[in-house]
Amino acid sequence: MRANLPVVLTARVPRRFYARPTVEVARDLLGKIIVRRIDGVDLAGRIVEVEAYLGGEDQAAHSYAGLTDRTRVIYGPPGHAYVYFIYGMYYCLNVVAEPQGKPGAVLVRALEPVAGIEAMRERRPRAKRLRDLASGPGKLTRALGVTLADYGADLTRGDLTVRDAPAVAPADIVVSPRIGITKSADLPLRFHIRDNEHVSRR
DNA sequence: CCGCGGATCTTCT
DNA sequence: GAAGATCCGCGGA
Repeated sequence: MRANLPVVLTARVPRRFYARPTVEVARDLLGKIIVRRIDGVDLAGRIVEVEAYLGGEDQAAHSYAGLTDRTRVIYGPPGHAYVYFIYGMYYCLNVVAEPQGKPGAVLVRALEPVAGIEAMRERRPRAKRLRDLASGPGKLTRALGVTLADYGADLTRGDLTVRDAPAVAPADIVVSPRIGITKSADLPLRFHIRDNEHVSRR
């Protein structure tokens, strides 16, 4: 197998980026690059779809249950990974927002693959087309090899990081209700890049 | 393209 | 005991 092409690694997004209101962090994460280094290979994808899960009255948020073993990282310092296991089969990746002590997280729902695509395909052999590779929260964690071992990982350092990239123009951000939930289902907390092929539902 | 059901197990009620 | 921030393959249009 051919080695993957060189990846241009931009600066890591700094801690202060995450220590803001969850909705702001969610919108501003669009366009940023998630890089996963595995066995010396960089797998990377551009964030094209996210959802915000808030503290307070957001009944869809896992933190609505309060501080438990599962949710404690959501209450911790921002810029860390909240990973959970769902439907007996899949992992979902969130980015913790808000200052420490205040719950808030951003679910990463879809990536546009930009590097290490061959390695991602090996992890997702059933993805026929490129747009099937990471166009869903369970797909992208499988493609990047993200598991509960990444619970609490610091996204500003280590082998799972978020990298700077040009901001997406506000006019190119589409806002809609979140997907796959029943409680607090009408809040406009899903954000995706307009007309992007890699969004989970079009 | 669309809708439906099965897989599979952790977490909270 | 049931629901859940999902995905995939199948059958029909």
